[in-house]
Amino acid sequence: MKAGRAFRSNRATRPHPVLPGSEDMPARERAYHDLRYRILTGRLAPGTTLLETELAALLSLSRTPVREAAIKLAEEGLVNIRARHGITVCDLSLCDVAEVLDVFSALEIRAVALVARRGLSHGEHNHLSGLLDRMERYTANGNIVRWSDLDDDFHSSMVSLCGNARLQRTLGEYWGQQFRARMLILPLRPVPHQSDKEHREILAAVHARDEEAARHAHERHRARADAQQLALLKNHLPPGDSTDSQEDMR
Amino acid sequence: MKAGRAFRSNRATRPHPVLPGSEDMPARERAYHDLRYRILTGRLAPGTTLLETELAALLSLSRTPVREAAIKLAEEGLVNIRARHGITVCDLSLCDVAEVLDVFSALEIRAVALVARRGLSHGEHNHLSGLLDRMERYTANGNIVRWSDLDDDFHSSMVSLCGNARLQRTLGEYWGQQFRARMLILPLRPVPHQSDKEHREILAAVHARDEEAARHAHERHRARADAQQLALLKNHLPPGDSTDSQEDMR
DNA sequence: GCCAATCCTTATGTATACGTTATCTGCCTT
DNA sequence: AAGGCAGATAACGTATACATAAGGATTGGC
Repeated sequence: MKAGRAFRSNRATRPHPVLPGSEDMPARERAYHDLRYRILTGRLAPGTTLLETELAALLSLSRTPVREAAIKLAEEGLVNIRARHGITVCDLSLCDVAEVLDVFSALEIRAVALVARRGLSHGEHNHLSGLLDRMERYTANGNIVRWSDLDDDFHSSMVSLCGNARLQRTLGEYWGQQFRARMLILPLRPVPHQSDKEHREILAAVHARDEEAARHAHERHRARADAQQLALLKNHLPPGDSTDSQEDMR
Repeated sequence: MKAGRAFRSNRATRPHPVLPGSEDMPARERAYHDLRYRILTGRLAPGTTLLETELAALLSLSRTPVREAAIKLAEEGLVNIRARHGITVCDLSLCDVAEVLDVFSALEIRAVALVARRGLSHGEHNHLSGLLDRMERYTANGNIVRWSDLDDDFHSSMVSLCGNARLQRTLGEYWGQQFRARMLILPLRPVPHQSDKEHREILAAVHARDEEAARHAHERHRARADAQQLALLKNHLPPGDSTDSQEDMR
């Protein structure tokens, strides 16, 4: 069924932490990926405001594809479009991150439950288990940056096996916002012994096809990890009463 | 069809089962709402294919706003855009509905848990309780159509109290697809005594601010109701291996 | 008679032009 | 001096024009 390709299709949930190389895609997608990349890597800092015309000039395109890209980024919560005031890169408030994590975790928990229901092939289990091996080595070395990369890979790989394309797609839409928050606290993160332990529990439950156990394991993992992340952010972010999300407000 | 305007911001989760009256909104939004309305009410039947130009003519607009509306509808899973082949109204396969319900219920369960955490004001509880009263009367009368309207109202009203704007927004994006499935099985639906009972349990748990109980009550409700819905649809829909969703496939 | 290649048609993607409206500024009035 | 109104500027929303490429059809060759 799903043997070979299986993972790797993290693209669905993990759309471009790096820019693949400005391939030959339609201009609208180039604009979208380019801007997204610049925002996620901080090269377009939160608060930066640009007009459609300026963005178009920046990307050497006309307003039409840039506009469509901006709309998509706004729907993902990365920028805020205010008519006649330009397109502003959202700065994440604590409140925003809490909202994002709430949605993200609810969906991810469901995804893990689905994977448990469907079961893992031998290769899939090996891949995930291998990721955890490497993460544990990084934990031992105290290399949080590399660990974090693999953590994301583990979560994304798991989700990519859930078999629900819509679920993957929506998780992908939230991935960017979650990624930004994750990057912010990266240097503050304690050594993730507890996460390593929880990941093993999750994988074991999924491998055993115990849907209930998998759901609970992942639920606990996300609840704890999200709470920790919010606690770390609390000292480094404005509380923000749902900052410049996108809707109304004026 | 839709009775008494509900009360307030159901708009977030319940975007336009009826057309508000072609208000003076930007053309792009008019196009979006108009097309969405036509699809949800079946006036644009599944399988219908129109070119951008034809849609533009249909709505007396130029291609630009129609195109943006079509993209948004495609992201919601209501139409499928195939370059040079036109914009096709998706027909829901059983597989699609299963995916939608999976995402929808995961999010709704989380929303109900949030409402339980935050608690209900006196007025809010009264409103929800009043809805259940009226639903139970319709159940007694066997008026499934009216009951279904209020059921939607109950779920949407509950969600609108969760306090997480992103959660509401994403639920709203899935609402259309879920609505179409709901309409399909409306005439097949048995008298919903069980749902009425479960709704009372959910409201009681939320009112008692018992987050765990609320989550479990809603989880059971959705699991049972979704399974029933899928069972009813099974005889009336093609199984469909993820029909014309939108990605790849050419 | 069937298959393939080329040409034509046309839908889309992108660029640009145009009109409307909002914001900002400056001046006038109170 | 302060506030309001009016006018100008320009950004956005929409319309349209243009170029590219894909699909289909027709014709010719095997």
